[in-house]
Amino acid sequence: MSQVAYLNVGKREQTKVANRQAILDAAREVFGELGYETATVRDIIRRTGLAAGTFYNYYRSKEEVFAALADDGARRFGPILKGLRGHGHSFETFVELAIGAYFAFIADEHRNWAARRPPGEPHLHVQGETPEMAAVFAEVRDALAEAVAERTGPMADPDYMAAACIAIARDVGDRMLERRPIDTAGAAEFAIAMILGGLKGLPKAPA
Amino acid sequence: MSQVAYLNVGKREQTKVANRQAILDAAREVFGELGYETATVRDIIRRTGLAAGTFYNYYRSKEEVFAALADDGARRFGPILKGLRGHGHSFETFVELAIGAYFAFIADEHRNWAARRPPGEPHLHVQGETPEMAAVFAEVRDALAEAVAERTGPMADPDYMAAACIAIARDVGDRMLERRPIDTAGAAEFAIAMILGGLKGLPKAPA
Amino acid sequence: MSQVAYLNVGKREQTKVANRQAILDAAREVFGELGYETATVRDIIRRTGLAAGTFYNYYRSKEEVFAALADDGARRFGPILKGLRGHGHSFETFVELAIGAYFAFIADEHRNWAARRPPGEPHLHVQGETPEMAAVFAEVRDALAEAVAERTGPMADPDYMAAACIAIARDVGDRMLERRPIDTAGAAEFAIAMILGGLKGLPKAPA
Amino acid sequence: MSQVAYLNVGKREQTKVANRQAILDAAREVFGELGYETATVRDIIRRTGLAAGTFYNYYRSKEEVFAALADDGARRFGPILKGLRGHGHSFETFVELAIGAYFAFIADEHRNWAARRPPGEPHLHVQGETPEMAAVFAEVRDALAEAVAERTGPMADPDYMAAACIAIARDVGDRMLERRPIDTAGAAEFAIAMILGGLKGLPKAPA
DNA sequence: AATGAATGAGAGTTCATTCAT
DNA sequence: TATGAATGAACTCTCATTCAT
Repeated sequence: MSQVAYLNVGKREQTKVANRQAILDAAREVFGELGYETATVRDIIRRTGLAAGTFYNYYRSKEEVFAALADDGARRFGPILKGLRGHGHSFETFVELAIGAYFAFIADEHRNWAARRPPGEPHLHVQGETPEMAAVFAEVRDALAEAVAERTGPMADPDYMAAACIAIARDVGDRMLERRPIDTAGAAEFAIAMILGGLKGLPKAPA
Repeated sequence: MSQVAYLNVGKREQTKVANRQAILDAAREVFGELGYETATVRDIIRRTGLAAGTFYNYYRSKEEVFAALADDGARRFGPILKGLRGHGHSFETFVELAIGAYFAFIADEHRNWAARRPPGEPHLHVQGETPEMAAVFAEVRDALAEAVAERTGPMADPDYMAAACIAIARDVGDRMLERRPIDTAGAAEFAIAMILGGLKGLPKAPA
Repeated sequence: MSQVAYLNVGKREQTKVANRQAILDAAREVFGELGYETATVRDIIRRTGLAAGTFYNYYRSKEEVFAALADDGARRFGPILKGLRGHGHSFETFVELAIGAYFAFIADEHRNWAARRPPGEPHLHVQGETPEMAAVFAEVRDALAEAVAERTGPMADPDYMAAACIAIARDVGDRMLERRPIDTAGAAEFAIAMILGGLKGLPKAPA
Repeated sequence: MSQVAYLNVGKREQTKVANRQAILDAAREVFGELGYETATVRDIIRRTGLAAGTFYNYYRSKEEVFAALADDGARRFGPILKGLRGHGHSFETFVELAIGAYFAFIADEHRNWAARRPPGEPHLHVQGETPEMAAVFAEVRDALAEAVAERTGPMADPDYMAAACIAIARDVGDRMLERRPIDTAGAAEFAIAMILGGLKGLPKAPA
């Protein structure tokens, strides 16, 4: 009908895209606030203003929308990390760039993250439960394993190393996000120093 | 009721203590196996052989029994950590002893931990979900903050430092528990090296 | 506590039995009125006045309560039929007694049957959907197969024969139950004549 | 809209007819495979390739399309039966021809019938659930009632007689369709013998 | 204090039907 | 008229919690 059909995506198409995004956004918020287990599909759709059944026009289950979010996170952070690999960076430089990128990434993501925890829930250090976080783990581990394999880094157990680096980045990142103002540079600097040099590499107390 | 109540703890008392402990033990197992969210009060009481209602004579909710477990963990690990403080240890020695104690502790606790994860659940790095773990975090943080305050340690942000150290210990500990055989000494050695010296403090790749 | 505990089943026990029976009765009515597919667990429990969850204290699913009803029917009609077998009755006598027993049985059961059909549903001849009916089919078939095997009856295909006999008994029984007054003797007489002698065995129209 | 609407049924008309038939065909298949209750409107439209909403341009509900199918069946089988009436056939001949026609009819219809039943469902004798079957019942009953009225048949209750004859034809027909190969002639022969002569009219076991 | 059946809110999910396009 | 996404009531079933015994 329309003479510009090739350009006109149509209102229906627009709402579809918008709804899909609305569900994704709501899911990100809800998972962040409540955690995967506690979050319900109803929590998600309630936040979109859509009807209960509409959720299932887009995602087949709670698990599927979670997976979609993880994909989304991986899609956006993964390339950043991949871009750092194999460019002849020294190991230190690679860690600096990666951590910097990570902290910038989570700061940017932060508006979608958990700030508030529900009152009844015991306060656990259940960090990393956001789907984006889950997705980046594999990337970081791979990058570190590669560095080890290429002998550009230390020769310790790559799985332990990846676990330790990710753990530092994640938990320091979490603390960073809880503070006001959010000091990305300071947190990244600390995390880099800690990852590369440990406690002994941190600035000493003056004699 | 009892005519010798003034001396006799009585069968009732014994039962009360035994039941309370039975619930606590069952809860530890169940939280370890299923995680806090997935675990149900029914799972816990089923394992005790007690009746459903009896649970509520001892704990008002799932949350409360979780808190009780956390207290229990703190009660047992806390003194170990406290025993290390203020004994004139150098900062390095303190970290070594604390990490060693921690890895021994979790290895000992391990039989109560998660081996199996529910099948449908996305595999996340939801470390530290056992209540004992939750409890030791505060202790570790306090010890580190104290070391900073006493100027025996580095002068960085104590909250970040505690977060980083705990994160390393926890995540490396998790990996350790997933391996067979469980190599407490090796994992502790890695964690200590990483905490104190970072990646650069780890053994280098041979030239 | 009670001095007559050996006699006293206790109020709890009474309500349990009463509730189980209430659910069974409600299920019989609901299956009769709506059919197995249309009937919902909610329809059943709504009729008992119990809470939704209570149903699941007694039966694990709609299917299980259906099976329990079928067992109930089989338990009551099965012995009647079995009592007729192997007693040296002639084949005719066996059929007469069996059909007589069947019509008496369904007339007795009738107060639990469908009288009303929901308005929206297309009126189909979906007879035999009550669980008791489902249960007796197997019995009747076995009895007929046995008669064939023992050469006391005709030598046609036993499965077809059973199907035909059951079909007649069931459908004529259904019509009988729809009439007022319910004429068990007349219907049984017709069914017996039809089963044994077919249309040609029925009373002829006077010349 | 069309300038030649006065002569041309038009694409729209053709589409309308074709769609209506497509829905009818799909519904026949689906009802046959799943049964009336289990079948959903979505099952039907999915099979047509049409959009969900289009269904409601042709039929107001699942019930209505079912009724339309019944009409369709009656429209095709009814004339066959009517053609047999009032042609001076003897009663036996009439039964033979009618049953023969019926068995040929259902064998022909068979590709649209139930072969598969959903797994969880209790196995019931829910014969006659196809709409065509529902429709022919009335015809058969009328034919038999007429035979009685004309005194060409037995003088028993016509409603009971019709019920019995239909029941035999239907259930034996169902069994026939479950066997491989489908033996229309054998089943029809059995049904005719059973309807006319009952069990005693069937071939005797050899002495 | 122990029991365990009853409760009912709420979980995920389905589906007949509506209605803007 | 065809479309197909949106709707929301209703479904089966779970489970923390209560309370009569």
